[in-house]
Formats: sequence, structure tokens, C-alpha cells
Amino acid sequence: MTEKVDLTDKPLDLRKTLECGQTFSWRKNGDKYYTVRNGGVLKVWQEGDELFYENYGNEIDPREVLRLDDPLEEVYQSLGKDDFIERSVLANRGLRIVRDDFFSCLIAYITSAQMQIPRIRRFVRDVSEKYGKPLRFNGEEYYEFPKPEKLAEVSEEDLRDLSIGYRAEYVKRTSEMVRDGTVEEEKLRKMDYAEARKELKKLSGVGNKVADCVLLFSLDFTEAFPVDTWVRKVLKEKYPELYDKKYKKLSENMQDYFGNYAGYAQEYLFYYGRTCMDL
DNA sequence: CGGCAGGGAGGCC
DNA sequence: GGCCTCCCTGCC
Repeated sequence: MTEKVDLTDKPLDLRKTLECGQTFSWRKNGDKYYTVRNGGVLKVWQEGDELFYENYGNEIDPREVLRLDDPLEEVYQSLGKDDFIERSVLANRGLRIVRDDFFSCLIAYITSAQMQIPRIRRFVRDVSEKYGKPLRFNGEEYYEFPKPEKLAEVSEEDLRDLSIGYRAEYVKRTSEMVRDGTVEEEKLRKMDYAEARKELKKLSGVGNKVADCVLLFSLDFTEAFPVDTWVRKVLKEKYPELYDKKYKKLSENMQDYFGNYAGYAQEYLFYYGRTCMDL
């Protein structure tokens, strides 16, 4: 059954949200997008001010996974510190932060080190099809991202067969640590930002950047400000007075500048860097 | 074919 | 704590 969400007071640009490069949990099929998690499939598509969706298996609420209840107008107000961010926001109105599944987000970002986006997507697809739980609806086969218990059992060699090179070791070790409860999602959610990031960095293959991405895209820390090479270039050029070559200092400067929704600012600057800037 | 890509680990000071 | 080198693989 097709259902819909009225978007008149919830601006959304579905395509930019799912294609800007922040998430590896969604796939495209024609003009529709779908995600598979927790025994369910959610299919969504947008027509103007309406978001249509279909659910198979366990229910997944699009309002939740697309963060449709984030007060975007309020966010924009709080970010409007200068002309440049105002223009970036205006040009990409409706671009939202996603709320992805913790473990799949974590593993995808661990493999993202020194990789390009299409390769990361390919890995997520391959690892899901090979080790994830298959779900069948309407004669179509869908695959969930494998659980930590499952992925921890896969040998490093078999992980390497998915063309992730030296990252295979990180994926295996981190899967084991999550399986064993060395780091727990629910505990992370109760910590403050600095504490949660420190905790995440205990995991193999997780440094400042990966930790910030996981905090922002799956654990609701909207103040996280991940700095990747794209964002770094934009910041160097557009915010030279806040720029610092050290990751931690730079990220903190931007958090101090943009406030509690700094992650949203990061998303708009990232999008600008990848699409509008000739760098 | 050399160089580099959405970083991180491990070794060194 | 800062700096340096290496790391698989794919693609230009």
C-alpha cells in the first residue's frame, strides 16, 4: 500500500539528500529509492510537496530515517552567520541529514578511507548480498546489511575478496568489538559528543573523521562536523580565519562558529564543494 | 604506468 | 602531542 507524507512545512530534496554522498544505506531504482534494515524494506519517491512511500516487512518510518521532524527553518536561522553559508543553504534547500543504521554506517565509513564513493557503494552492496539476510517481497530479492555477529565470523581473506584491501582487518576487528559489546550503540547515545567520539575511536579503523560521520549520520549528534578533503578545501578558501590544518582544531572551530546544528552546515558546504566549486 | 583517492595505524621524536 | 610512512585497489 502506498502512503504519503505532506511536505509543505517540511522542506525536502530527496534526491540531494540521498545522492549527495552522506549515506551508503540507500539504493536507487528508477526514480525511487529504497533502504533495507531490521527485516523491512522502505521505498520512497518524491513528487513536489509530497513524499510517497511503501513498506514491506517490518515497518520503517520515512519521517524517522529521513529526519523529517528536524526543524529545518530553525536550523537555517541558526546557521545564517554569513553570506556564503546563506547562499549554500538557499541553493540546496531541503537537503537533510539522514538517520542511518549504526552498524552499517560504521562499517561503510571505515571502508571509506582513501576510497571513492562508487567503490564504497559497491562494497556495501556486495557485502550485503554475500553475507546479509535475504528478504523476498513481490518476487524481488533484497539484502540487509550483515549484523556484527555475522560479519565478525567472516575471515579477513574473504573480506579482502570484496576489494577493500587493508581495510578488511579493520572491518573484522570492529565487527568483533561491536559483537562483544566493547562499544555499544545505546551507551553512545547517552554520552555527550566528546565522550561518544572518544569511545568510537576505540574501534579499529575509526579516527576523528570516521567517528564524526557515524555520530552525525547515525547517532543524532547534529553538532558533529566531519572534515573530509572536500570540506577542507571549501573551508580553506571560504573561512581562512577559522581554518586550521589540524583536524580536531578545525572541526572545533566550525562547531563553535555554527553551533548545535553544525553538522547541517557541514552538509551544505560539502555539497557545495562537490558540485559548485572548481577545485 | 605513476600517482592519487571521502583516513587511519603504528612508529618515531 | 605532532610528524612521517605505509597501506589495497581501481581508475585516470
